[in-house]
Formats: sequence, C-alpha cells, structure tokens
Amino acid sequence: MATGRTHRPASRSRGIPEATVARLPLYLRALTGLSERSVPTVSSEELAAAAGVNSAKLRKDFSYLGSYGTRGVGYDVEYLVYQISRELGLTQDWPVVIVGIGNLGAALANYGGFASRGFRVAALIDADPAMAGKPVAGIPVQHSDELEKIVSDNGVSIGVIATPAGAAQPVCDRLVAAGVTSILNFAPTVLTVPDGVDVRKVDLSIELQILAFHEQRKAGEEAAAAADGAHAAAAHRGDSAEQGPDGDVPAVMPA
Amino acid sequence: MATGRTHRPASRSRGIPEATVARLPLYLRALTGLSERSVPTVSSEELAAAAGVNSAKLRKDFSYLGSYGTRGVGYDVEYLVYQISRELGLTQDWPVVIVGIGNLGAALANYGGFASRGFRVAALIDADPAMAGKPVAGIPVQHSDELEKIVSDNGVSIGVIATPAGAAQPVCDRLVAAGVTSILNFAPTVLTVPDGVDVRKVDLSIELQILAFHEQRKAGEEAAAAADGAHAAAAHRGDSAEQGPDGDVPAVMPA
DNA sequence: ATGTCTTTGTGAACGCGTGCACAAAGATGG
DNA sequence: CCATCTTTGTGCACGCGTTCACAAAGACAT
Repeated sequence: MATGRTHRPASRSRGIPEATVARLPLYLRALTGLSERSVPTVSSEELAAAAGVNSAKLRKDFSYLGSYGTRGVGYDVEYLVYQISRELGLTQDWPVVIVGIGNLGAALANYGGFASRGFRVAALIDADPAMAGKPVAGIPVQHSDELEKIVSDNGVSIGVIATPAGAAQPVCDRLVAAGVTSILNFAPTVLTVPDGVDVRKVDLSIELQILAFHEQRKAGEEAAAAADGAHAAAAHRGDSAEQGPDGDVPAVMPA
Repeated sequence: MATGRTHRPASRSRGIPEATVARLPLYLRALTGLSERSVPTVSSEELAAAAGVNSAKLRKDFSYLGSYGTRGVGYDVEYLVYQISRELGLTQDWPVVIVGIGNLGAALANYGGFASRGFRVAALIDADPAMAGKPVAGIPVQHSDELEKIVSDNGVSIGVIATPAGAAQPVCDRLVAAGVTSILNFAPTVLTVPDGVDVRKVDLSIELQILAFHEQRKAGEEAAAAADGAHAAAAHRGDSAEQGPDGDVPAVMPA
C-alpha cells in the first residue's frame, strides 16, 4: 500500500509501461555517447547493442513515445536525445538534497552523473554538528535543523537518503512533510510514505546476496558431476520427499 | 543438452523464480530484526508488513522454498532465518574484491552490510599507485597489477566494480579472466561478459531519472487538475510547452 | 474427541512484459 | 516511375509474476 510504491495503478497518464521508463535512461546514455561522437543516425539494432537490450524491445519501447524513426534509415540521434530527455523530464533542472553525508553521501555528492543529467545538488544535509560548514564536493554541509527551510526555499521535490538505517524513516518523514515527493533511499530499511510519494530503493547488500544465490547455484551445478559429502544440517521436515532440500542434494534423503 | 547455458531460464536449478530470489534478502532482513528482538514466531501478514510486500506474495515465495510454516501459528523466526540464509548461500563466507577505491569504493568498503551477511572484503584494488598501501576501512589498498593474483589466491568469485566508466570493461575482463563469475557493477556502462558470468548493475543516475519521470508526471497531473478544462499549459518551467497528457508531439522534425 | 478459530499453502485467473515475425514505409538505384 | 532493399512499427502468442480466494492443516478450548 503505502510502502515503497513503485508502480502506478492508474497509469493512464500516457500508458508508458514502467519497464520502458526504466530503460529510457539506458537508451539516453547510449545516445549521448553517439551524439558526442557526432553520429547522425542509428538503427535500432545498433542502439540496442549499445544499450545492452534486445532490438525488438527497443523498438517497442520507442513506439510508446511516438514514431520517431525513419524506416530504412533509423533514428536521428539528436532528435531522439531530445525526445527522451523531455519524456524523462530532464529538460528541466531538478534540485535534489542529499541527507546523510557519510562515505556514501559524499560519494553521491561527488558523483558526476547527477549534474550532467538535469540534476543539481541543492544542498547536503547531515545531523552531525561537526560536519556543518565543512565543504563536500564544493558544497558546504548544512545541519539537519535547516532541512525544512532548505527544501521549501529551493523547491526541492527529490530527496536522497544516505543515512544509517535508524535515521532513515524520521528523515523521510521530515522530507515528505517539507514537500518532497520523490525519494531515493540507500538506507537498508523499508520506508513508509503517504500516497503520492514515490520511493526507489538501492540496496547494496541485497544485490550482493542475489549474486551469492546465483554463485551458489553455479557451484552446485558444477558439483553435480563430483561426489558430494553428507551435509550436517538436520532438517526436520514434516513430509513429502519431492523437492530436494537444497541445491546439492539428490531427491533421496539418506537415512 | 548439459551445456546449453544461454540466458537465464533459471528454471532448472530449483524453479525458484528470479523475482522471489530478489525478495529473499528483504525477508531475511526483516526476520533478522525480529530475531534480535527475540520474537519467536511471525505470521505471513506481520512479516509481509515488515518487509513491505503483499502477504500472499510472501507465502507464495516461501512455498517455493518448502513448507516451513505452521498453520494457525505462523513461521518460526530462527528456523526461517536459517533456511533463507542457506538458500541464498549466506551460510558460507564469500570473499569479494572491490575495484576502484574512489568515493564510492571507499563507501562500499566501509559499508557494514557486507560483513554482517556472509561477505568478506578480501581486498581493495585501485589503479592509482598513490593509493597503494593506504588503508581504507582498515584494509590496505593494493595496486591493479596484483588483481589476478589476489583473485586466484583468495578464491574470489564475486567482484565489485566502482571504477570510472572507462575503466569498467577492462577491469571486468581481467576479473573474469582471473576467475570471477559474479560482478556487481556501479560504473555507468554496459558490461560485456562471457556466458556463465552474472552481472548486476546499480546505477545511481538511472534511479534518479526514473524518479524525475514520475515527478514530472505528478506535476503534469496537478497542472491538469488545476486547469481542468483546457489542456495544461505547462507553466513557466523552462521547457518547451508541450507535454500534455495526450502524447502528441510538436511537428518540428529536424532533418 | 470434537468443534472452532487462525493461518498457511496453492490452484486459478489475470495482467504485464518479452520476443517473434511480418507487413508497411520510406530510401535508393536503375 | 518502378523495383528492390533496408529498417521501423506492431499484432500476436507466450511465459512470468501477482493477486485472489479458499480448502486443508494445525492449534486451542471445551
């Protein structure tokens, strides 16, 4: 319900699928590269390869935006850059605040990808009084007390939370109360926000855990050829024998 | 047939859907919190709320792992923590290397979420000779020349790339050649890897761009609601005044 | 034991995203 | 102007993921 809502139920806004929106930045980056190399036009096949997706998918994605290609030729790079930028809302300047200037917050403040794409770091905010005034990435850190004033004075609608987990929800609440309606959360916590506020989560350890799963599976497949010893964990499972308990064990449970 | 390893059908391993795997870390985190508070059992409804998902989805996810719940009671927290950890492969210790010790790399090295979840930072690697030997998060940075030796000596199978975009692909190639089979990529580039290597991408600016899209859409809806009858004249927002909800585009087509 | 109550586990329906395959559209050359 | 060639745009089918709704399973009280 109110937690981490990422999808749009009443998405009749323009009918652009969420999956497509998530790929638009990918296309935009590839197109920017082509633009810098002064490539005039690009085919769906070439652009798809540069963006790392399927060409049919790319064409379908673009079809949601309109017919911006020329059959037999391809897409005009500059025109497409403009169209996607406009669609993503990057033709305007979005002021963002970063809350929590630890290692990660500092990394974000220094990250060049923001400024170059329509985002402007309006302020850095930290709860530690010792940080106040200290410049990070050329921007002086301000104390949390100023949060509400900063948000409203700068018309900030996008906030980035890079605080420890415990501080995330209170910071989130204050941001929302001050007028922020989109939040990028790096803290390992589930944020609860009112309706109408978008939250996206980036969780470093979750990504690693997903990799570990696949890694384990790969190791298990390899071990399929080799003999495996008995494992210790005594799983007391009620019934059935169908699915093997884990990836490296045959369906038959040795007694 | 045994070597047919194309994309990620993921079906044959155990039939755990990819979407479910991606949520397991979420459940695990919620369960860990309950465990620390000595909560013995939890219902699907409670756990789902803590993890920020639908309870039906959670039950279905768990059903892929087996029948670990007790009807009328719920799930045993400790038991479930163990089962999910084992499923994700977190009962073993995964050595990881972080390549590119800039702001982001340092943040990752300091991130506590790694060590606490079965991951161990085996080494920090950077191409800058001036960084060599300098300790970050208590670990001395080593020079890129040592990459292959570090990976093979430590049996590293998971690598984290936090380099600038230009260096990402070469670093990736070297990691893979040295034996790494899972890569977490923070550089804004599409990595090309051979079959059998998993890549997950975390892209900060893409997340922001997706937020900007929704933010723009929200602003457009508000404007449409305010100026009800007429098709919204996008206020003085700097961009060209044509992003009405209907989706028609200016006829100006640069050739 | 029996009945009631709670909560799981899952069959089934539905919607979304993906990829195929091809017709339409336009460029290009004769 | 016509034929051919290239590339887009999309109808369609399929599979995955989500959600509903409910029967089965067990706890608990009487």
